Amino acid sequence: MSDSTIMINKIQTDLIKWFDNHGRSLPWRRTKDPYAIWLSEIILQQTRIDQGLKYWENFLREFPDVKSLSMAKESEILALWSGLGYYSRARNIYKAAHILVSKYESQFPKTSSELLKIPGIGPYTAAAISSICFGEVTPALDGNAFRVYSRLFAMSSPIEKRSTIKDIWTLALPLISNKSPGDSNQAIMDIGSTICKPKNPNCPECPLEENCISRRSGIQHEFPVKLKSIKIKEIEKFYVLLKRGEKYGLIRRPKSGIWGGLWTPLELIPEDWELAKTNKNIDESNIKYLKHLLSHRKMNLYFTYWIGDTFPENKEIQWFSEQDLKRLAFPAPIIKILSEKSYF
DNA sequence: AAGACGTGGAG
DNA sequence: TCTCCAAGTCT
Repeated sequence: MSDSTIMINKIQTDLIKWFDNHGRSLPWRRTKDPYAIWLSEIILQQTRIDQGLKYWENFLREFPDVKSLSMAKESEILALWSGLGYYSRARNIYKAAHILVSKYESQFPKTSSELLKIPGIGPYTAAAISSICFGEVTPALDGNAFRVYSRLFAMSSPIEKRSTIKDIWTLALPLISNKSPGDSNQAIMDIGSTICKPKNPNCPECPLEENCISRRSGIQHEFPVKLKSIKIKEIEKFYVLLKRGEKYGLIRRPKSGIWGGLWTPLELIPEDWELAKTNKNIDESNIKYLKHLLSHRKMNLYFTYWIGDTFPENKEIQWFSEQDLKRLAFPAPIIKILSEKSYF
């Protein structure tokens, strides 16, 4: 056995050992059911565990398997997803459930290359599911893993580049245990979230410390190398809540774009908002303001009631009673403003 | 391939 | 209050 093989074997066993002793205890780690794992992986995309946990429990309770999920209406899935964000994930699990039932006999494919064909499953999720559920030896590279590996290998090229990602994948592959690849991947992710954090990594606690190339030079904080900085644009949106008797008028947003498929009050373009003010259709002294941050945008949201019986011309408006609203999917800021400001 | 797509917690 | 960003994917 060569020296490098011995070292790689040691890293493998160190990782597994660390995972057994220090890995996080999470509910979806108590099962190997690919459906439950899949759901957790989709929910946790760009989402913190604290935030996603409740949703995972709700989904598993309402829809315990692929078949029950495939029988749900898209609106039901969206409503259950309401408040979690990145709603294409909800629309995609709806599509995915149908594909799994019709083309895969309700079974999850066992390889990452096959999983990749399913809507909402990208390179990370495919590798996570195949390694955890089916023992495929492949690195699952999420944000945590990229950070850990970029420090471990002191990757000087920017993390956004395709070649860098490919290099990390190749370097990471030998570190994945053939016996329990899922544990290897989850060990790396746990190290990334609890030790090898973006700021102030706790290197003395890390099982990889002695093998970490950037740590040897004390430059671990310089990785991962990133190209771009985020620039925030500001936009304004204007909403008027329509009320007719005991019913509220709402609009269903188009499937694509922000908050796709969700419900909001009527959204006015700035010109119509100004016009409505001129015509005294909105009460200027009673406009609620809410700031909402998106990944690359700052949204300034303005809300008010519509005054008068003549509503803006819009064929999309649908009317709901207060009871109906519970089954509808709303974006988080809409939920916030409607409940906190006690519109309903 | 660069930009769109949410949200709430941390510092 | 403000900035950053977390278990990514899609177009």
